[in-house]
Amino acid sequence: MSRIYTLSRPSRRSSGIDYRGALNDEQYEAVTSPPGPCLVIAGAGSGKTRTLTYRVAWLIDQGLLPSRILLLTFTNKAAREMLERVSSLVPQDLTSLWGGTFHHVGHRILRTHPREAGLEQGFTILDRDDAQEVLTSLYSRLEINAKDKRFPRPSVALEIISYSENTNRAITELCEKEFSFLAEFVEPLIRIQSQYRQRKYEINAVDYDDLLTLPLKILKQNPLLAERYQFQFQAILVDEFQDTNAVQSQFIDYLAAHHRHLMVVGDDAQSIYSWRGARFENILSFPERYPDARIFRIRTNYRSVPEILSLANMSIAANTRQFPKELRAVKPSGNMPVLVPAADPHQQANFVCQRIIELQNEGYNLSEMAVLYRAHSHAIELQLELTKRNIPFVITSGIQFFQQAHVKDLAAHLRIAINPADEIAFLRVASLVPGIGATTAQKLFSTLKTGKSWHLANPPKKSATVWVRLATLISQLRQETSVKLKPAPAAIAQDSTTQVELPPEEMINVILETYYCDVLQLRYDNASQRLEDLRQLRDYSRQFASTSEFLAQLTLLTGVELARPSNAPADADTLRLTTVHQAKGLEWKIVFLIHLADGLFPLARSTQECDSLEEERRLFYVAVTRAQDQLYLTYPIIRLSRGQFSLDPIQRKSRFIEEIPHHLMEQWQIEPPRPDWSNTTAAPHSLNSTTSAIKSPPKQYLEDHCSDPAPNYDEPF
DNA sequence: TATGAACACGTTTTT
DNA sequence: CGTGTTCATA
Repeated sequence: MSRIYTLSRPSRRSSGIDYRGALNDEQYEAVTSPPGPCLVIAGAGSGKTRTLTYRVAWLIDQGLLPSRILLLTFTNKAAREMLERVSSLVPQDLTSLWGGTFHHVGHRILRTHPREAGLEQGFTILDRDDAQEVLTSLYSRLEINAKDKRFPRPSVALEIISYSENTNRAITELCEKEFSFLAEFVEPLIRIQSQYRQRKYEINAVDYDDLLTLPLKILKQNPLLAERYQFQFQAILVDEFQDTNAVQSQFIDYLAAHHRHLMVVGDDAQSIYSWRGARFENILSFPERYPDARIFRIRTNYRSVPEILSLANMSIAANTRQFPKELRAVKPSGNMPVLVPAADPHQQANFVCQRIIELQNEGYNLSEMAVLYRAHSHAIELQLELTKRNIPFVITSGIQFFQQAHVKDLAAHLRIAINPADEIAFLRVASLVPGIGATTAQKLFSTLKTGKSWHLANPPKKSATVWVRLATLISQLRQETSVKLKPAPAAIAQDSTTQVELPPEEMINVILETYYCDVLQLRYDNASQRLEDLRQLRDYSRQFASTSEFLAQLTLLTGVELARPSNAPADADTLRLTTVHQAKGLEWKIVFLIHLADGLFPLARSTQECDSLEEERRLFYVAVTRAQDQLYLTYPIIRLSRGQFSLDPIQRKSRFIEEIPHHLMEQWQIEPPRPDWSNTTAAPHSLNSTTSAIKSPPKQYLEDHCSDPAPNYDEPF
């Protein structure tokens, strides 16, 4: 085990990093620890990423080849940032380093050995929508829910199945416990699960979960293959370990089985993904699985002022299921966190905008500020207000670029080209032909499945012309040789499955220019906009060697990352709006946390169970620890009823705020709008009155002292 | 197959 | 109240 450092000499290409000077004692210990299992508990803002990146640099400095390092992260962003930072530290080329999300790494293994997993080359990755479609088609085939309206919808069933896969727990067990409301449907759900599995093989496709479970499975079934990877990865590093689920944890353990050189980094207080199977208990059980593990704790917080940290520490202390630890501040004393009650979401948005402008005048950039919230829907009013005031912002939206119809259409064409079994993609593409609907498309597919040429299938008469165009397009994409050909080299000609594949860029070009642009014109009013999107996508595809790589990237990358080029220029000064989940790992000088009303944050559904309430509290903890200098906590007292008239529109402030001692916050009060500025008829809480508040000058708008008792909105009745 | 009317339902969080 | 889904009909 100790041998790995002697593989090559660190002498010539050493980075010359002064590790002692660049790291504090706690970090230094972890970074320079000898090979072997080790657990790093790193609190928020304690330089977790720094520790990991320096560790990678250290390993490389010790002579480890980048190709023999595996760095697992949860988001693409984290992977990219870490690799960039390592790159800037060491002279070596890092392209051979295996760094990426679990899904990417799983995909890479699967793509290398598809046969072992029962897949064909060119297999499709189903995103959530695709998976749901597969289930829907199963439903109609099984005629399960023809009668019973209460039978879980495909989306719900998918959630259970996914949870079952990720936690390694049987549906039966899940329905007994967490999903007791589904107890009566256990039998059919189990059947659906197995049918779903089988169906995915039939259409040569995998879903997100398979990207983890299948690689693990084929490694376990092929010891020789497993050894290859177990030997290859001389060092494995895992970021955000508290968010790993059962499968991921096994995956890591399995890959690390030979060298046992594994560093996992995490913070149980920041575990916020249990809803998709993450268990922060993985941290707790790590020393049990690796009795010789070294444990490091990094508690010094460089990010936030002590006032913010006190609030964070105090809040998380309310959790019972945790490993207590306090963050130590090193920053000098700064501003107190500010609590701001607002009358309603509009006033709240108003306040945020107003304050942002003031801070800008004080010299802060927009890019140094962020607005965080629990759910995307909480940001609507703010978006309106920001737009109205011309404050540029980027929103890490829940809507994925990939989920837009035209992008999915394009992807579907590509999928058919490389995976003829992809029924989901076929149905989508065929239904774009006028005159062909779900049933006809289904029929067409079953004739094509027998190996028949597209040209010989017989669609309805009125669809014939377009169908011929489509058929021609597909054979062009597949390089079917009927049209034009250079004689293929003998070696290739023998194996009919080995086709010389068109690069993705050319495929897209053909699809767009000869066929799909017409479809766009017919179906969408903003066709040119969408065509422009797709042309950009074509340019983006240039960097991928194969279409399957490109498609995988499209499915595994979040919309945010893909949408960047089409958004405002990257160097523009913009405000960031984001959910707390997506904010994890990021930091800003100034953070606004809005909609802190009980029922919204924590969400009403989470307040029933103790576990989920604690997770909400960890989410709150993550949110407040994003702030470096200033933290604003706001909540609206009434909710603008969007239809839910049965619900009480009056809201309490979040229990997470109640839990925090008063003296840890400063309370600001928004001045009610002056009567002579508002419409005479306007009610106190109406839109009109809040609109008038926009015009109020900043200093009158806000009252900066907490000496005035806040109006007591807590007992409205 | 495509359309409109009736009807239910009410928004987590993401690879 | 607005959106998405289902059902009946041309």
